[in-house]
Amino acid sequence: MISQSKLENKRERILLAARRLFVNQGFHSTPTSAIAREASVANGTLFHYFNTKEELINTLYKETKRSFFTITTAGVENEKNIKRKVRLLWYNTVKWALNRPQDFLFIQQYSNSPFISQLTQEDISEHIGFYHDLIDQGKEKGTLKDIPTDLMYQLTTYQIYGIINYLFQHKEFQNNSTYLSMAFEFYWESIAKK
Amino acid sequence: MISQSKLENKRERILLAARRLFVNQGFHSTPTSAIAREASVANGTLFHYFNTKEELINTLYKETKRSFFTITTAGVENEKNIKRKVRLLWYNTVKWALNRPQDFLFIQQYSNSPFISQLTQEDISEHIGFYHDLIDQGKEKGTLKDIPTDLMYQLTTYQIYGIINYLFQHKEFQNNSTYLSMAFEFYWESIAKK
DNA sequence: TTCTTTGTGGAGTGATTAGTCAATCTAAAT
DNA sequence: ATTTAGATTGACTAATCACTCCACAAAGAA
Repeated sequence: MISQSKLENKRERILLAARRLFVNQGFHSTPTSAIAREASVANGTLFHYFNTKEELINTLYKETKRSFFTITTAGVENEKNIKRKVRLLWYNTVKWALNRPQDFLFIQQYSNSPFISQLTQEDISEHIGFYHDLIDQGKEKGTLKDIPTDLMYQLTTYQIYGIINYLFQHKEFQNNSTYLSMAFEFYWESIAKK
Repeated sequence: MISQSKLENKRERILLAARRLFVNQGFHSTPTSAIAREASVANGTLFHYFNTKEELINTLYKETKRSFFTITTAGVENEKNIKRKVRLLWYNTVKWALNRPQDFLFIQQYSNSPFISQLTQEDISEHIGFYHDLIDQGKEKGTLKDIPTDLMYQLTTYQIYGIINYLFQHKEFQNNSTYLSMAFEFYWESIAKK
């Protein structure tokens, strides 16, 4: 029991340390030795938990992505109409990124790196259905614009990335509800049928 | 004369080879030796033109960015009204990315890497004024929505990234003018005042 | 206790890398 | 023809890295 928790503790510490360093320096210029040092763990211990550096990176990505999905979709199903669903999803996503900037930056960095393995592609398509279903619902009800589902998905995803990156640069607006509300309305108007 | 062009030729070949490899493998897993080989040039020659690998990367970024700016803003000033200006800018940008996917991917990869130096930040702000001015004009005339200029800039930039990535994945639409037109109208509606 | 499994450490290794350097080549200028 | 300056080469080096290996510790099972 105790050893079990200590164990998890080290594994967790390695993952946290890795993310911290990856975000600041990138994958390839972060040596495994630095990760071990940052996690206060011996070099060999790192390779006890992860067979290769790549496995460490992929694990980190998968766990981060799963956590993202769980947090941002929480409660969305319970909302009454499409706009409320979309709003909650939007706010959840923005808040998630603001609360865990390291996670957001890591995912963004990872998805834009040529590093991505097949594993990742599968992983992405695992969650994507949720968004597609939501968009399809909105189109059926005539609430959302009638453009191809996957195009709308892509455009809205990037638009949220845009607002998040903006808020990273303008910390003064991060807790400004008027501002966030304006940003959401801009978002909503761009996808809602007039 | 001849030697001059041969000279430029090698420098150019190194840059092209570097971009090709960077896009496929990333900066750090592309050794300078591989770049030299790909460019059919000796290892030492690479370091004759670029003092360090980092200098090579930054040069590549700056030249790509400059070319991007020149091409995409061509003719925009001559258009009569805001919508026409925005439309030309939008089409120029999309076409630029479709014609030179390597350039687009390289820029995207570079801007999302933690690699970015101060140099880059300066470089970005060099061109950014153009877009801000255009947005400000649009807001003054009441054509564009009245949201903060830099927010609108950020959101629209990301939205264009979104459509470009979409077109990369759906090659069948790349030359479909109806489709492109629809995508632009979606874009325009999201920023135009109703 | 004794055995077995699992965790932990850190020195060590072979491979790889960015960058150097001295020698040679090219071509234009005097 | 001679000189000069830059271009080009590729072998070389010092450093760094991912990963291995083996000794030892911890703790539960027998």
